[in-house]
Amino acid sequence: MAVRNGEVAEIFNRLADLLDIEGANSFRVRAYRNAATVLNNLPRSAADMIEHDEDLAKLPGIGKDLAMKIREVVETGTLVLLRELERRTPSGLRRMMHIPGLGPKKVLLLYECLGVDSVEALERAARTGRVREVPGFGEKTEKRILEEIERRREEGDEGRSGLMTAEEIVQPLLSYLRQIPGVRDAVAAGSFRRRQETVGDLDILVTCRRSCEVMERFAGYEAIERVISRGETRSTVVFRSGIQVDLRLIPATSYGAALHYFTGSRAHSIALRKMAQKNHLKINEYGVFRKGKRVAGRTEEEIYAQFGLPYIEPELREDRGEIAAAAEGSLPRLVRIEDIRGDLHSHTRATDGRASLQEMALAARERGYEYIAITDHTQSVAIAHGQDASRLAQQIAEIDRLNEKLEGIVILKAAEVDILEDGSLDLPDEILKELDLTVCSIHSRFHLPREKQTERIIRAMDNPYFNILAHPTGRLIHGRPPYGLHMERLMEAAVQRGCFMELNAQPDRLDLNDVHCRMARDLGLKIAVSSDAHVERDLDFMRFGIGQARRGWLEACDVLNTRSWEVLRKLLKRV
DNA sequence: GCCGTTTTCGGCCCGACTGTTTTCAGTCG
Repeated sequence: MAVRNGEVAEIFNRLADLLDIEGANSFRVRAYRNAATVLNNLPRSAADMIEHDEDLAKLPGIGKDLAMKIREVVETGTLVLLRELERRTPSGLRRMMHIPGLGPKKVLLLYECLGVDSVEALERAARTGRVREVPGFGEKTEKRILEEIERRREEGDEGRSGLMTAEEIVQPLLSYLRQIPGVRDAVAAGSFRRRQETVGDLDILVTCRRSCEVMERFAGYEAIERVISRGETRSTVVFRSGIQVDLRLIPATSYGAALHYFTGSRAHSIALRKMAQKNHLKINEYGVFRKGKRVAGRTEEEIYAQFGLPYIEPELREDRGEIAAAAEGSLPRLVRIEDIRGDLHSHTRATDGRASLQEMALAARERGYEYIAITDHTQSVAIAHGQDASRLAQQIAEIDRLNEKLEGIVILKAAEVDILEDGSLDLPDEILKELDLTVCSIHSRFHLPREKQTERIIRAMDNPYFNILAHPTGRLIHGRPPYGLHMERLMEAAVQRGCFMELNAQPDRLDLNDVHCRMARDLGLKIAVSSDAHVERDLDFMRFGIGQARRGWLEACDVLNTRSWEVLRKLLKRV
């Protein structure tokens, strides 16, 4: 069974944590963490690369040693070094380190002084007042530790919020901040601005015209549960929803520099900072400096210009080659929501949706779309009241009637056709051929071996009425891991057959992920960004999908539904 | 542990804030 990149990355992260606790050279620790990130961002499977005799040491941040360690994990599933470290250092210390405020030094101190080797033991020690006795600790730290343990228990250890949850917090907060007298700008930076699929905490930047009371007023915002820290220029609070929010007050002259710095990603910032060093520049959240003199800072464009680079969109700032692409003028012109001309995946009351055909069509028209595909489930998905051939035929007739009547929107006759275990489609070709398109997907037998699952889908693609593979990995962001698939092989098969894949824009799916989108682009596979709407307002999920598509470097031409129906119709035609 | 238009050795991103400290280490982002 091939080891996934994520598993290797997880092992490296564990190794890094343990080395950190042992007090290993911090740059060595960083090298492992860095390698984990590289692996997570890698569009190809490291196991496959090894199989094809490719040199992993050519990857950035991977040298001879790490290449050998990756090989070891791929071949044995683990690392001798990791097992040695785990023998020396209780693995519970790692979990303790994930409590905010506790780093490697403090965790080790607790272990040495109190013998505390797990979060549970730490909680007992804190409750009995022994933590405060340890040098460097005090009453406040002890209390804080207990609060954090409690909070994590309540949140089920998740810690990261979906983008939609984050949006629901950010929008009202920004409105609140903007109406404070003296406030000029209030914006969200961080992973939220980069449209990462989940957000750990929120970074809000504020600029003021004159001295204003923004820190005081922020601390009094009604949704705040407690204040973690409060300084002149930075405050950290926790909202009742559990999300942490950092507010930073910055001078207008540094707006661009601060926005850049706090948008990150960290990897992107570091890459730029290294570039600065080479050019005898210094970059921080206040600006770009040459010989102590500020040469840029007011806008992000200004910052990049100092490095001879064009503006780089936030979604690209992950140190996945965007700086090199910017330098050589080959940055993608990322797809925008305005480019979208229709939605290719939506449901109605006929199955598990909550609106009628006409309501969905009108809602699509309101959003400026030219077309909307109605893709209700097919018979096997009984839980969603899936349609058999005769119900689908009725729906087709109804769509024909509506299309006669409605102006300014075309309803596409479609279905979300279930892919059965043997790779056949859930409805006979005689009815499928009446449709404008199909989206096909898996709703059962998620746990087939990787090989079989891949074959199952490729077999389904052999059917000439297969158009778009919907939510290709089946993952749910806070609920279900992706099923095992050979994504590269699947994408190649799709290209060969004239099939496409979907980027499902549901905020808890966002399936494909950004790395897979990039892979699709590189393989020349076009992607449908689709809302999978079950009610009118779900059509607006499109914005999450566009964010993800942009993170995957997709341009308008890479996205299927930026095309008119006339053009699209020809692309979909296989027989 | 990685890396090299100053280097195969000696660097490796840096500023704010906290708590427990009498001047700063640790943590975080």
